[in-house]
Amino acid sequence: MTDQQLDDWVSRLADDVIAEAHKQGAKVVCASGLSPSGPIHLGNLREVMMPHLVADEVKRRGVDCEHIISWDDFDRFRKVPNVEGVDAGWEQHIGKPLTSVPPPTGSAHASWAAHFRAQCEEGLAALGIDYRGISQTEQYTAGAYTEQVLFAMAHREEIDEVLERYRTLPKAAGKGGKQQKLDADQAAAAADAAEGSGAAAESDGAGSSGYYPYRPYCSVCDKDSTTVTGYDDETKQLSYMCECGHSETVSLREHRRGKLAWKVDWPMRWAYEKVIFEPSGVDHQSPGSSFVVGKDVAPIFGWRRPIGPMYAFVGIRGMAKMSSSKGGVPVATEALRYMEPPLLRWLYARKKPNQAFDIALDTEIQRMYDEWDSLTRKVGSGKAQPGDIAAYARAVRTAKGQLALTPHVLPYRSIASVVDITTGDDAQTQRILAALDPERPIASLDELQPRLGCAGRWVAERMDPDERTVVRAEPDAAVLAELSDEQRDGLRLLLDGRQGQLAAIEDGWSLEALTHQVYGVPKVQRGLAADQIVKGDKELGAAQRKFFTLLYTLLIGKDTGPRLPTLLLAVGPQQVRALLTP
RNA sequence: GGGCCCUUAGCUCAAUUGGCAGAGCUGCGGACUUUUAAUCCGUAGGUUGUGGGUUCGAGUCCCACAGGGCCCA
Repeated sequence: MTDQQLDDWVSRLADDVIAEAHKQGAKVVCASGLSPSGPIHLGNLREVMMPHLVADEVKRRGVDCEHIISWDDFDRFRKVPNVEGVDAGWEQHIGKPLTSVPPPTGSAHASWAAHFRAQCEEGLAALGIDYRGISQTEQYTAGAYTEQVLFAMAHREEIDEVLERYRTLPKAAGKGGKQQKLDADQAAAAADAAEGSGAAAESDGAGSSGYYPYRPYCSVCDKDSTTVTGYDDETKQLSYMCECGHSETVSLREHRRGKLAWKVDWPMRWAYEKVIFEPSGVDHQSPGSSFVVGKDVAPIFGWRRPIGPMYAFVGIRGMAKMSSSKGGVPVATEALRYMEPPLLRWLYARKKPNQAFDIALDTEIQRMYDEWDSLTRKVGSGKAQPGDIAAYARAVRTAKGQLALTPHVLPYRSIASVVDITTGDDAQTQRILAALDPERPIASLDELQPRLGCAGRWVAERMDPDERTVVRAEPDAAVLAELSDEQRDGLRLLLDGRQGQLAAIEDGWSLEALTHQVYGVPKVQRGLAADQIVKGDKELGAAQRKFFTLLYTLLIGKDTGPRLPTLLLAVGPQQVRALLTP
């Protein structure tokens, strides 16, 4: 397949990005910034997917391009999130850099940041995302930004003036410019924001003893509860005191454990990495936020604020019971338990950035898979719309190559239903699934991977328990005792057949034969031949429905369920006899 | 109090620079020996949140309002 020009939002952004890079005489650099302060969930994944998709499009066009991911692991540990293996004991680490906080109990990683970064990177690898990761801890502690830090300190008044403009903006814009008293809601929101995650809420470095854009981590307690008390522009000596009682004077030229305030740090890195494209969440787009302020801070560092479209949040469907106890939104690797990587890529590629969307992990996942299969067919037959073609192409391959797809496509819905009844028994599953597509029967379950595994895990972990099929272990004696003569006769017919009319059920133990058997019973009971073709007979239809309901009740204790031939096949002849013998 | 985004069929969403409002799912009808939680075909479904304005022409642009989401010292 030759590379055709794809036509979608990614392509249009790529146009802009390439033009901007050309104007600046620079290579295309697309950036993501992630703070490993906890699980990096599917909402945060948009921060990676957007630059990835744009960078990938740029590369497809043969233009030199790099996608970098800044791991903001030198940020302070703000809040103990509700995740497994973590308790209130972690509160003692609040204020330390994320790389100095111990990982959750049981983790194989060296630090909090390393743990969540690794978890995220596993997902990124599966999704085929090609990037260069940059640890801010490594950068700062290696002195990579020393010149920039000294520069920021030298220009602190200029920076402060810029920040001050935005600090006062809300007041100036308000009617009459009067300062409003915070009402209860706002106070609560403000307190939340101060505690909450997200760099958007971080302080900009303003303090009572003058403005300093640099904040050291204390060399004794390793926390950022420090206040800069003085700075000598000549000697670059910086003095600070910490709430823990420690105070000292250090040479900023050599000092490594400290970082620029977020609203200065971000623009500094745009300049340092020559970033052309970096999107951000809606929280960064409000007045006075880092992205807005960055427009005027970046030029101080000799760079322009990158093209940075805002993206809306990603929600999750089907989060009701399971995860509220576990706490939090799923991460990519969790979603990838139930859907193949191209599917997840597709969800992000097909939505324009400003559209919020939900990722379905409940029953809706089946519909999503149906849509995907139908898209695949449409693209294959050349009948797809440009937007569909583009989203599909971005989902299944990157500039580096094709992603793995399930070789033999059977509907996810069907696979899930079959796995549900066979409870994962491979031999049964294969037998039924082979019968499902008689034109091209599967030779082995491997042909259905990885989709089969996804559907299996979905049934086991996510399927609504009410919809699950549980075959009765014991016959329903109460129902069997109350059978009418007609029902009793129907069950005998089904199991043993009748001379010259129906065979015994074991005689044809296949989907086809069982279909014949279950539909044949009501016909024989009404004096028709089992193989007689009957059309539009309402009475017969009603009788069939009633008979089926009886079978469902006796087999699985519900009045409806998976198609009977499939169900019978999975239940097996002995158990069928045990449950249905009147 | 302020900022940004959103509102199109029952549901989820499309609609290139303003040019006859379309899909999928659901529903309904039909086919496959089949009124089942697997397949296919057909079909219905709308005052594009409300009210104004610009225009030959508005889902699309402008203003106001209502409702929803995110955010702000």
